[in-house]
Amino acid sequence: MPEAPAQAERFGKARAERSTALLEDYVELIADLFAANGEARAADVARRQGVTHPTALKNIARLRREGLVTARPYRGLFLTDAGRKLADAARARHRVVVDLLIAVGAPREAAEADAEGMEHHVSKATLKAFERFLAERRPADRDEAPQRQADEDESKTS
Amino acid sequence: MPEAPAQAERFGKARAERSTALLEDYVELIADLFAANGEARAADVARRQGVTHPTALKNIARLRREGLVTARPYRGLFLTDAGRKLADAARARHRVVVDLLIAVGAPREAAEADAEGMEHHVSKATLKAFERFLAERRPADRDEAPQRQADEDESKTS
DNA sequence: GGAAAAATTTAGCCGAGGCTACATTCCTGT
DNA sequence: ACAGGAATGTAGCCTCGGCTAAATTTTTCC
Ligand SMILES: [Mn+2]
Ligand SMILES: [Mn+2]
Ligand SMILES: [Mn+2]
Ligand SMILES: [Mn+2]
Repeated sequence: MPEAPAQAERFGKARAERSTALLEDYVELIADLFAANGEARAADVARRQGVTHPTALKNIARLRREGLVTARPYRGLFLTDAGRKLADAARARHRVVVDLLIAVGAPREAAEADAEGMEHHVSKATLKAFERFLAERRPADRDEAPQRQADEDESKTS
Repeated sequence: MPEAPAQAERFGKARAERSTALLEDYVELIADLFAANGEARAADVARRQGVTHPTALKNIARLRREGLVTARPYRGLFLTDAGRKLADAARARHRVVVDLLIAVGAPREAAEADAEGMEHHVSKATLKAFERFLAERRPADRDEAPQRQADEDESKTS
């Protein structure tokens, strides 16, 4: 067992990350919707999050309080500079995490699903390690070329 | 962007895992305390979680409601069969996640810290992939830092 | 044996993040 | 042009997981 203070610090870090996970997912999603549709509507956020629209609105109200999003009544959502910055960082980290999971052999769909939760707990140091690992394994490769194979059918994906 | 229903499912999975993360960490911790001290006290759980003792008590009440823990008033905590089973699985998965992070190059302390949050989002399929990856790399990887952790240490923590 | 200390439990308070029900405002199709 | 439907907003409820303060029980130690 780790020393008690070190362990408490780790648990505290995980708790803090849990509280920012929603912010990160929302700004990332809003940025994606904006890029894809030219606008980001609360109803779209709710549908893609899989929550009711009052829940999405309440969470968006929190994003506004934290200065990540602006919105005028009955209009779409807009990211502030801080929101865009956070969205870009979240999106880049998200992609690295997915790529790493696939690189070590996770099935693609499991990688996509697990990354959605894992990403929020990846520190800068670990993210750097992931990038280095990917750079070594896949030198300047871009498209899909699944050579390393672990492909098996598992309907049980949780 | 992924299809809306698929994305909603991933977010929903992450939300569900967030709600079981606390259960897993608590039973794992209680099992470790029991193994190390011969008993698990609520005060120890609180200190190692880095929360106040009423908070720990309230969460332990939830563990009891969910049939993972039993406790007699003013006495220590005991895992039920279900609790022990969950603790064993959580501990095993935790170790695999830490080992994998280190294997891909994360600094040891970052790996230990990040794993505390990440572990709860690792699906069975991904865990299997981690184990395969480690099994392939373990025999060859022998250059630094003797990592083979013996089972338990008894570092008198009270 | 009894007082002091420590551990445990109870009783609130709070914010985050879910939900339903209902009200309001836009927008679209006829 | 306007009626109906979709989107948006408000109100109120819930659980979870933090906290402090205070009461109770157990343990320790003189
Ligand atoms: Mn993401
Ligand atoms: Mn996410
Ligand atoms: Mn753990
Ligand atoms: Mn954990």
